[in-house]
Amino acid sequence: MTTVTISPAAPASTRALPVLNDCCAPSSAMSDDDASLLAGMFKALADPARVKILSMLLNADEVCACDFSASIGKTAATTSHHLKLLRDAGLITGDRRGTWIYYRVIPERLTAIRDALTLGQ
Amino acid sequence: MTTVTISPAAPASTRALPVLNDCCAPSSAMSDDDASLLAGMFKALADPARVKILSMLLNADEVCACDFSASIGKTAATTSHHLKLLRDAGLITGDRRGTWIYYRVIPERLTAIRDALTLGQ
DNA sequence: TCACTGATTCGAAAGATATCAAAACAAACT
DNA sequence: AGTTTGTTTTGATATCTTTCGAATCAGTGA
Repeated sequence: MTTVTISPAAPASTRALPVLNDCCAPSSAMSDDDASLLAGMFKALADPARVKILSMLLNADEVCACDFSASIGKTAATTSHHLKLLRDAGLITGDRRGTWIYYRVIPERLTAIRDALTLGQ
Repeated sequence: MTTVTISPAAPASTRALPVLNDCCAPSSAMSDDDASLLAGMFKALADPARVKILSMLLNADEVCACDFSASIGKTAATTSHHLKLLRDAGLITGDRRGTWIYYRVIPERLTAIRDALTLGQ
């Protein structure tokens, strides 16, 4: 739902390019899809519990799911919910080995976020 | 509110360090304060409108506030709300020059986020 | 098959967020 | 002063999120 409003502009003779405002040259935002994708990844990290989970995974290349609950001070149900959000965002992955499930980060996705935050393209 | 639960452990003779579970060595999360601070910055970016605003600021070193509303397809009131959240998170800054307010990113804060997402400390 | 333990899903309550219309505020110009 | 334009604040509402107890699913081993 991208709408464009037309503001009163300066006389055409005073400018070389078509502009919408007097204040500055027009600048466009990224696509809706790209913005939603990126926002989704940030949303996955927008909670202290999930930041803690990620930090544990960044410091040890593999962490047992059974470890998170005590470390972040939340119930198993809540912890599982947060792990699912991180999984759905593609930031972490877990594989079951016998009784326990071991989680690790997906480095490529973290790189994608870092790149999006880098100045000058 | 960090709680620690004690699970039945393996025989002491089979391990060198005290552990809480059978599955793996204990690993601790970052402090509540650090996690909340980081989560707050991610939360500031956890919306497509705010991601678009940031991308505009990353591609042009300065953007007039009057430009955001049309580019992200939201009313002026909503746009102002999003700009405030980004300002409160310390990610952007705006200064009034006459009629218009010009916004720019605060590069140091973006660097802080990138660093937090970097593997191996 | 049954019990046990780890992990996930379901359902509900409390809290936070996004959105916009309307009102208020701020600077510039008449 | 009064008007115009850009920006923010104030409600109000609809939606999303967090959280946990209870129920369920998934392996292990008696």
